[in-house]
Amino acid sequence: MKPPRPNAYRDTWAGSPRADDAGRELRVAGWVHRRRDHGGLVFIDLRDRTGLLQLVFHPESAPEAHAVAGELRPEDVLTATGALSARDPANVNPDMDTGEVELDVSAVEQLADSDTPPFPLDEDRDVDELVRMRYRYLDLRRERQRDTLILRDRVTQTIRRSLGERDFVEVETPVLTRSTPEGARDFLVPSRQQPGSFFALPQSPQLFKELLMVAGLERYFQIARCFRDEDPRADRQPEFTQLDLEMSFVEEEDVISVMESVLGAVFEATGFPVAAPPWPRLPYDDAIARYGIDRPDTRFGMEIVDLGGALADTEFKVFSGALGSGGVVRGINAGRREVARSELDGLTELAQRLGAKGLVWAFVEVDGGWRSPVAKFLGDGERAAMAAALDAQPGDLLLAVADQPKVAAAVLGQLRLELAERFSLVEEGRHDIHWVHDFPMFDWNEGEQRWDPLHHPFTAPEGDLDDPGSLRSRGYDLVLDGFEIGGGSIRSHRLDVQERVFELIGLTPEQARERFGFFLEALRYGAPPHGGIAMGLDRIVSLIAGWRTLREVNIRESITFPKTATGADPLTGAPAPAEERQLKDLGLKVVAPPKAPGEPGSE
RNA sequence: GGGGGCGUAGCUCAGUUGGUUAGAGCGCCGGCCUGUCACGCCGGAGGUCGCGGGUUCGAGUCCCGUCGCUCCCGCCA
Repeated sequence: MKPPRPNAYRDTWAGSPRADDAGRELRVAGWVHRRRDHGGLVFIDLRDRTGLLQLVFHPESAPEAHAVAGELRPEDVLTATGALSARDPANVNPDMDTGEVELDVSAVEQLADSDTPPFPLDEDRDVDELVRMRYRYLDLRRERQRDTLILRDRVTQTIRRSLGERDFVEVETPVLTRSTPEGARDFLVPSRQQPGSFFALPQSPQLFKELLMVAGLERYFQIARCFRDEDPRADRQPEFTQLDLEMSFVEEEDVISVMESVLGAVFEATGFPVAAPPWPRLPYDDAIARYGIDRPDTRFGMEIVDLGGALADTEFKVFSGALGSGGVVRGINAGRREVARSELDGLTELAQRLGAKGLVWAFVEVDGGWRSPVAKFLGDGERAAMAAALDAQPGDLLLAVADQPKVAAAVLGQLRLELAERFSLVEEGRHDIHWVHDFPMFDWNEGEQRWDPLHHPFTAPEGDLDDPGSLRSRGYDLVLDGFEIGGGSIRSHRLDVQERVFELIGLTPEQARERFGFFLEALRYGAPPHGGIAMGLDRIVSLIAGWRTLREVNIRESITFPKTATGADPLTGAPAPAEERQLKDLGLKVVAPPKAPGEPGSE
């Protein structure tokens, strides 16, 4: 950081003095991080955003300052003036950036007094999240939390610079708007001027950015707040931020190339160790076949293998039954693992919870025989063929599922992740990023008897519009370490195609017009071919900052003032009941009275 | 909406089979201490065991309800 403009409070950042600065007269300001009072000498570690500096108070040379120092407590605010001195070599603290120097304070002024903080700010230890959120302004004084916000700024600055260089225009779109088509529940805002009508907060700026393409803006981006009224998770908050962009007259390659440049620059600027672009691409069908999931973690092997060929003539009913009814038999080689019977039962339960009828397990023995409940139902040749397909060595644990393709993929995909977690298969510090593309356009929804879009309904389809099941979409997702960090597509810019898609997902023309009429109308006025992408900014920042476990990203850590798992903000107390007068203005009547904490029977 | 875990001092946690006065570390307060840097030493204060009810001679501990936090499913790209 550049030095601050000298004023009555400071002329130097606490974290900046070095041995070269010894002898300079300096003034610093900040918070008492820690105090070490020897009765005679007093040491105070002064903290500001840039770091820590040791202040020394001598009773003889500066008795007044020394007296003040004796009264200072953690988190008090002060300004101090003194001479910077090089520490005696024996007193150098190699763990501190400023550990070779200290400030011999000649004058100090206490600027504010602090209550004792409700949790320690001087160490990186776990504190109940409710307490941290309630005192988030104190939580953010902690180094790792503060650095996460600074990292976030670094990420957004890099994005803005990078997109600016590529002629993108940053545009704001409305927050008070209509329901958008992402499928989640909307947050509603009642209208006072039109009682009984409601704004919806946007789940994404999707339609607005497409309108900007119709408007001829060519290249748009926005770092946009989005809202979804669904139950939060570690990686889901009711409000979150997307890097949203859209381009005209482009194909998939154009959008992918821009995103690779921008994110590549972000990773470089933040020192995140992932390969430089271009990034590998994985067709959706391959992802499902090999990893059982559309956002595979490719940092470890254990790929799923189809065993249908090895079992073509099997008489084992579990396998032949599945193969004979449109199903598959697939397996993974879990490797040479010590797995107790009880653990195998646990894995079987996991498989069943995911919809499988069961899980076949087998340990390969030295003579090629199997220790497995199903060994006796399989011929020597079948076992050998399965082992060969799975590249099995003696000692390996093989797991197989016989079921419909979707179930087999889902089960083996989750088992793969479960085993990776259990046996720490991912190397520390290893990261992998890749695109997943060539998605099916629709997924048949048996319950509702309609096609559901895998992306959103504005994604352009490819193929025969009269054969929805065969349609591919022009969408693409970006996957980092098994987490989806973004997704986008080339859009439908032709009205007839868009209307046909609405029809396929079960919207009547009337419903389509009612909800998206303004958008469909815009497509009548010369909409250019266009496409774009939206990236989950909170997720990206959290992943770079390392706020994660193998299976989950905690985006709360990269959000300045996050909400709890019940969607509340413990700091401000939001949401809160409205005043009677406000409700009257809005023409609203609250039917369910708000819950009174601790009061039984109040629902 | 459903299921699991948790809730004991300001913080992090222990608390046996239901038993008499509920503990530890850190923090806080006071005293001592001139080279510490997680300073050290001595002393002290601090508890509605989330809340309500029940069982019991007796409940932090068992039961029911409820509130809150959290994770998972549903939901959600």
